[in-house]
Amino acid sequence: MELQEAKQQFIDTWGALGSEWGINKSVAQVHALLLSASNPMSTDEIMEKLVISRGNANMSIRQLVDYGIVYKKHIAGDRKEYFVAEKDVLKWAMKIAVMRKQKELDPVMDILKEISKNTEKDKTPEGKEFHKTVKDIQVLTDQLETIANKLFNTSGGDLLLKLIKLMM
Amino acid sequence: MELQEAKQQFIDTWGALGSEWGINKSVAQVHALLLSASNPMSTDEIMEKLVISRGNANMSIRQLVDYGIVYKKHIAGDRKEYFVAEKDVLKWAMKIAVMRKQKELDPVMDILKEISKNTEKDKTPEGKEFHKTVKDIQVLTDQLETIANKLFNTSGGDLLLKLIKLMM
DNA sequence: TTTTATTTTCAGAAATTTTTGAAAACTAAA
DNA sequence: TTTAGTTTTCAAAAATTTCTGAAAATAAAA
Repeated sequence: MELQEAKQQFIDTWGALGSEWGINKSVAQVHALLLSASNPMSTDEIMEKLVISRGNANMSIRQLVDYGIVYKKHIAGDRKEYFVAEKDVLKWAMKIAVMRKQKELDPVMDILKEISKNTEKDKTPEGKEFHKTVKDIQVLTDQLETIANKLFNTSGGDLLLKLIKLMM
Repeated sequence: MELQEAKQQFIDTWGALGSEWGINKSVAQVHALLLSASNPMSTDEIMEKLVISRGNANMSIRQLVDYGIVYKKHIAGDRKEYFVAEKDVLKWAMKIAVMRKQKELDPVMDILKEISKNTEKDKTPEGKEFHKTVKDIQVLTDQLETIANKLFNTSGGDLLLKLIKLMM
């Protein structure tokens, strides 16, 4: 397989996966393109490679920069801005996970907590059953969150490996 | 807060969360409705409560049944089919996770594996760098999968708690 | 069998999301 | 300044996804 062909497949696959998980296809493709690039790329190069409009390219890049998984890179004597992807997989995977948790999961958990509180005093069988359902979701989420925090907030890159051995 | 109001908020919140994560809003709402119901519900009741069409209700229910997180329930002397949600949170959360992994993640990982193999022999700096990027994603994914399998394939419901203590 | 209740299907409509592209807003050099 | 290169914005168009509703299929009762 030709290298360029392999890179293209990586970009396409990544874009499709993003779509299925609620990440814009263009955003995922720009990310994949920068991940597979050896050099910083300008907006024009990204537009050309992915065959997308300037507006789309600009917005997608900005989102990735906001996520903190793509960096701006200044090249001396050039007025254009260039972009580079964070290549440390654990680093960017963590950032995406933390960002989505904060933005999408945390508000939901807050509401569930509120619902749980507001149904706590309901003594009807129906009320008690519903309260338990909501409470159970909360407890499981809290536990998973605790585990995720442990995994992520420890700096060591081989934490996962250690954990796997620990669990054997 | 009125119990019915709390349930409605649960349904709305769950539907919105689903949308953000690539799960159809109606599907997520039907799931939430059944989770919050004390009794089995018929298609007509679901249509009425969520104000959705018969086609939509039917398809959403079927998808949940296919996922294995909603069960059909026969009521003697009644021709209608009724539906109940799996109430054990760990059970349904696991089923959703396993299903999405198989359907959406595994095929992507297979392709990445193939890309990785096909770029292995490329000795150019560009080829080596790209190969490493893909390989790194694979390794991290494999590690996370191993951990998830350990968490999920052990039957004990308090495994998470044990693990949390273990990691302290 | 025929009738009646219920479920499933799916083409088209509606809603939502994504993308475009050109104008406006910047920014740095001349 | 003014000019030229670059980035940002956003209304409208396009693409995609979701939903509807009525007809077809299925299944149980008469």
